[in-house]
Amino acid sequence: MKNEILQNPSLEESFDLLKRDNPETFFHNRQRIRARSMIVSFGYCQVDYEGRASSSLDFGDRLVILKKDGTALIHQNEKREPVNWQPPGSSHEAILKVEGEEPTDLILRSVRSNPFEVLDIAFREIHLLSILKGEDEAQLNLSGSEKSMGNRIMKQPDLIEQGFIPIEREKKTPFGPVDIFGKDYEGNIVVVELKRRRVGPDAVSQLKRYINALRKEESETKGENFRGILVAPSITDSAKDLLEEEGLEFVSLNP
Amino acid sequence: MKNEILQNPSLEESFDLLKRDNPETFFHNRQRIRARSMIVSFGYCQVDYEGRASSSLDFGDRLVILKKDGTALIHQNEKREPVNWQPPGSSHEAILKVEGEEPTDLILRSVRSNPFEVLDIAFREIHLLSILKGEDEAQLNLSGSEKSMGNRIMKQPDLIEQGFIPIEREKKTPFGPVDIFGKDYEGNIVVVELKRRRVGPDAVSQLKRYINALRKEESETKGENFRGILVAPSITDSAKDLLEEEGLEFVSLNP
DNA sequence: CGTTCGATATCGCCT
DNA sequence: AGGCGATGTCGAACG
Repeated sequence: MKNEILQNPSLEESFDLLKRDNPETFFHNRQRIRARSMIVSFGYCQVDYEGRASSSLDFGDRLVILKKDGTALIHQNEKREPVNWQPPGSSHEAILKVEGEEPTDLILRSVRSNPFEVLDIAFREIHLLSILKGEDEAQLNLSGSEKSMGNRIMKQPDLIEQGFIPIEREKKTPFGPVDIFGKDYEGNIVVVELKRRRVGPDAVSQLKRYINALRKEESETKGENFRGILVAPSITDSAKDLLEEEGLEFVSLNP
Repeated sequence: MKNEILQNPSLEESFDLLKRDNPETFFHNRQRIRARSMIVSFGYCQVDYEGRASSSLDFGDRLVILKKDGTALIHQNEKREPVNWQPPGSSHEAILKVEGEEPTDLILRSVRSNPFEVLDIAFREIHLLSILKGEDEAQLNLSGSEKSMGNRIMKQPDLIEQGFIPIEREKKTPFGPVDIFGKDYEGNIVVVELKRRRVGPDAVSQLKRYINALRKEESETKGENFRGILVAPSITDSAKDLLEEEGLEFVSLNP
């Protein structure tokens, strides 16, 4: 249960550490990797991905992370997103390429089975290799999402308008659940779509789809009137135009 | 230009390393951080985020990455996504909290100015602290995206249908650019929307919005006929229903 | 499994 | 800076 940290190890030393940390060896130069917690490496490498799309990344120094759930991440020194990755459930192995007597590359290979995709990270030099074995049972506690907007409206329906009566949360339609389904003070059916941030035309289309689906479902029995209300902090101009064209309404509400 | 790597440093040693690596000190116990390439740390910490939403994460061992562009990432031992983060452009500092004589916490604070959001990472123990200074000029070369589908169709228009004539790529509408705008063998106007993966109802709505916008723009001058074609590897059932209702068409094409 | 949609989405392009 | 759409989007909830 001790972390292993190597500074500027040779490719062979790196391979041996990965080998020592895991009993299942494929061949003398191929080693399955199962991280206990995380394996973190920083080194000079080249990256190739082949799958639904394909990509290549020329040599450079970057950070590679292998997680215990099979996630693989490659981070350059900018941006929030990994330049290449493999999602959870992938399997990892290390391959030591030898030319004559000398190891030339240490390849970390990550394979995803469905869809079949392969990620190859070929190291020429390794500046840092660490096998980290910490404990982490904690789970994130998040508030301020769309769900909490809905909770607030259910508790205080006149945030939408005076006399609004919510009936059903997440009411099912063929195109997905309506956020809040209710009636206004006159008895008209009201479909509410919530967004936690400024909305564009896509949200208007989404609301329209729900209304059309419900209208088709219910209007055959009774001749009800339908209103659609988009609830968000703000709305773009083009979305406002579309909204008015479609006879829908907007209510401003912060998350 | 040498990497600095500490294994199981004290909070004070960690703070001193960060201090040594950067000349601008705010106070004796507050230190601005500007990573040359990346700062990578693994330790026992608690995380709080307050901004558009807010979150808290109880103590556990996790990986923290600070990048030179101001990105901050916190990774647990599962999933592709960071549990907390700050996007590029944020500013980082280290704060050593002292109770009596003893340091109790090393806080890495990341602040984003617009919108104003603060991320606090409070370390109790540090298992690994590394200041990494590699070089990476390489850029990702990706193929197989939506753009390449468009290129293929422009070169070989009958992938859409016999006699299709593309006229304009990315033609502007008030709701965004139409992927391919053209005519069929009868002279009807054709609006093509490309998707590199299986499409749902949102793509149908998107295509319909474009057609409506173009129809409004052009039909006043001439009485043209409009066709909308969704091009993707496949389509979901509900999207197919919606598509037929709207009088639109589907062509299957792999990316 | 597939479908659908939210996200502290991020990112890039264009106006 | 804001609008808009793509992403190898990811992730969760539900059928």
